[in-house]
Amino acid sequence: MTDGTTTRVVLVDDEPLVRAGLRVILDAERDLEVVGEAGDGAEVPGVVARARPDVVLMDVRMPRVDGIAATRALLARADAPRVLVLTTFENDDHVLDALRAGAHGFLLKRARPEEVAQAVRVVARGESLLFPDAVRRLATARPPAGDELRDARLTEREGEVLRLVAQGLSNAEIAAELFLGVETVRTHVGNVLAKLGVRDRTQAVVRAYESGFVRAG
Amino acid sequence: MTDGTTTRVVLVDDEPLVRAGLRVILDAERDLEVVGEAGDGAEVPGVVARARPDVVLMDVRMPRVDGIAATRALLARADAPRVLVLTTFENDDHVLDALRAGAHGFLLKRARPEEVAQAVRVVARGESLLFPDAVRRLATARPPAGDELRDARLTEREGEVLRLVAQGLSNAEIAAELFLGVETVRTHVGNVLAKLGVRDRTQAVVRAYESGFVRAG
DNA sequence: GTGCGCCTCCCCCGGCCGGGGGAACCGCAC
DNA sequence: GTGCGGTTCCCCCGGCCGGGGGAGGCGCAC
Repeated sequence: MTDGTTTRVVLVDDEPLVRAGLRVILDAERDLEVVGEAGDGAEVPGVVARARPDVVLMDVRMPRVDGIAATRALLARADAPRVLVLTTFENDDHVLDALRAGAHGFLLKRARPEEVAQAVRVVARGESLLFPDAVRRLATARPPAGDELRDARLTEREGEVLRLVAQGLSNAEIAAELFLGVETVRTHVGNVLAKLGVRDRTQAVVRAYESGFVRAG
Repeated sequence: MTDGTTTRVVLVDDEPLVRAGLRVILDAERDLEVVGEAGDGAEVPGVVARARPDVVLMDVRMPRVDGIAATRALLARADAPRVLVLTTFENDDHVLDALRAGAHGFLLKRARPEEVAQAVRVVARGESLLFPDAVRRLATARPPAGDELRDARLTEREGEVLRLVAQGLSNAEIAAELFLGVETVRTHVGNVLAKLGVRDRTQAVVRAYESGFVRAG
């Protein structure tokens, strides 16, 4: 990505098995390349300095220095890579902390291989991969520390489409509703799924409700 | 259905076009037969007396005598048919009124042909086709008038499955979670969709949230 | 004992969905 | 002007899903 063709990735996780799995997944992609690993937040600065990754896949819970602290340290520097945080639960309190620390995205550990690769690409593109609720809480709770606005999130059209998806409409119905081609709706839905880090429209609906993007009642 | 092979249906709607559409849809099914029509709630008793249907498909908004009143009158008799109410909006206040009047099920007017036929079958089987929220409100608000309990709704297993569907799990994942075969999950999901009167799992999730069956946060 | 409801699993099939590409247009910013 | 993000539409494809059947087991109620 730095050179326009390959996205360089560094893996940070205290479990060697997890790192190995991620490596297999990512190296299988033509456009992705794992250029380094760290098993601890404390090792991160050194590894990143040597490997110069575009994206750091960062676990949260780690011995010694956790992912939050490591993220904060990493992003303090000028040419910092983008940080994609690995979490087990999306409602994890750490998510908010990680956001404040400047993380650019979140990925659930139960994500499927394609989702992992996709998430890395999204983040590498400079977009954020966020759960709307995290963003909203951040915005309403207290203005973000000092880092640049990670606006990203959903475009107007994408939000519109998500809203209809969250009403149970099919792509064809959404297309009719918005006077669009089904292919266009398909594209938007695909982007929404990618940005939300979910697999299918069903999960998108779940997230839409859980995030307050749409409200029950 | 009365004779074990064919379900006799009477259509009640003030719009001839709607009746015609429903007739085409239902008559296309081997096991369903439209045996009468009424364009007004006032005509219902006579038509039903002559046609002796198993199921009455009843519109709510009609001139003179509306669907609610017609339903109430119909169910006062001993050998009353089962009543499937047609509504435009699921949150319609009429839904609750119709429930109190003794309606056995609800069908959205935007339902697809297969859904219509399926809903008729469900109701004809003696099951209820309800939105969980309607049932709950009824239960919490004030005990149903005096008609027999239309318990129906979801079985324990079905509720369990719906809960997992509403977490964004695929059938395969649900199967793994519950130690079941994918086919079994498929069956349960199918039953849930039918009972909820929805088309797909996405809509089931929407209803699960809207009904409070699952709660956001 | 005979049902009936529920749960379980099976087969076939058509359709929608999601992922991989790509391409074109537009407006805005640099 | 060049670039880029957003929007729109296109093709191909594999997979999950939902609908149509059916069947067997099990427990409970009549």
